[in-house]
Amino acid sequence: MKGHSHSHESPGLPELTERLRSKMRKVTGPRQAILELMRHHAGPMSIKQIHQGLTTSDCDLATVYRSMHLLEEMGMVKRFDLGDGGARFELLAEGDDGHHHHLVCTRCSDVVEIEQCFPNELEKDIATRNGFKQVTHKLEFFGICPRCQ
Amino acid sequence: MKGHSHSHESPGLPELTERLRSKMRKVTGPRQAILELMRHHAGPMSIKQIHQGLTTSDCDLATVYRSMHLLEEMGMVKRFDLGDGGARFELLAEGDDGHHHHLVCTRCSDVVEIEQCFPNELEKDIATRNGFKQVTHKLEFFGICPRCQ
DNA sequence: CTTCTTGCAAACACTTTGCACGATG
DNA sequence: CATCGTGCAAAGTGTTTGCAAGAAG
Repeated sequence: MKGHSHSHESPGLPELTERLRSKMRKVTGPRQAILELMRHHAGPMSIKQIHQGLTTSDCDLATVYRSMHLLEEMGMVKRFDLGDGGARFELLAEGDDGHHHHLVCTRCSDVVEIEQCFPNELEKDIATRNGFKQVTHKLEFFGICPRCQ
Repeated sequence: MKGHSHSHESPGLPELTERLRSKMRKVTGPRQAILELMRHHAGPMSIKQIHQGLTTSDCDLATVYRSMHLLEEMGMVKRFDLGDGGARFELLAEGDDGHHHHLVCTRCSDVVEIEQCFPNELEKDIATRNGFKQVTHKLEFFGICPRCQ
């Protein structure tokens, strides 16, 4: 087994609902369904994917949006912006801040998770040179995947 | 005077309109006004900024959108996505592909142009490891600027 | 005079919000 | 049973498009 530093062993559903309860959030049908769905899906999911992925789509679109906000705020999912207008979300393991990047095929939209990150010293350099504090970055790669070439 | 490798000597208006004419595009009032406005503005501009910046806003919003598409397609401006939902544009000098990044203050939205870029060897490494071709990246930095700290 | 552009209004995609009903703790 | 969450419908952004009138070449 190669690298894959993080994720890909999704947390169990009981653990996830426990995280909700511990922060005084109610464990409802839609929330369980969304978590269960994301547990079984590798890679970032769009709101539409999530909504349609819910069996018999038994949850309003607005509720999906509200749930994703809640989960993001609680640090249970991470939001990504892959450049098309539309957020993506990935489920996070407890304690994981989810900072990583993606390589997106511009033809078929296939997404690969990337382990490389922007070099830390370079980022520090950028921060100090410009007098900024608490500097982070958003970074995504785009190209043409093997199958689409 | 420090580094500032590119831009910041904006092309003259005649040169810009000539670029339009050379590609059989008409030199109209709105287009001239937009180019003239961008010539005098450093850093990325939002559509709203551009629209409002036009004197007596003598140009429809839809025309601004259409013009920015045209200019982008012609390689005269570059589109940036700074993470809030709303495109930004920078005027390009002839031949400049405009690839660079920004450091954005998360408090006041002030934008600094950054000369550092994602290391090329690392990007090539990412490309070959995943079998992708024509790989590029989008990269923006966020932090708190000196004045806002 | 032909073709490209514009203004206007309508349409779109994505996301947020008000409110009364319903479910959870 | 108090509070929080949901569905529904309406409203908000940012952006695109159809169409007839107008301007550039």
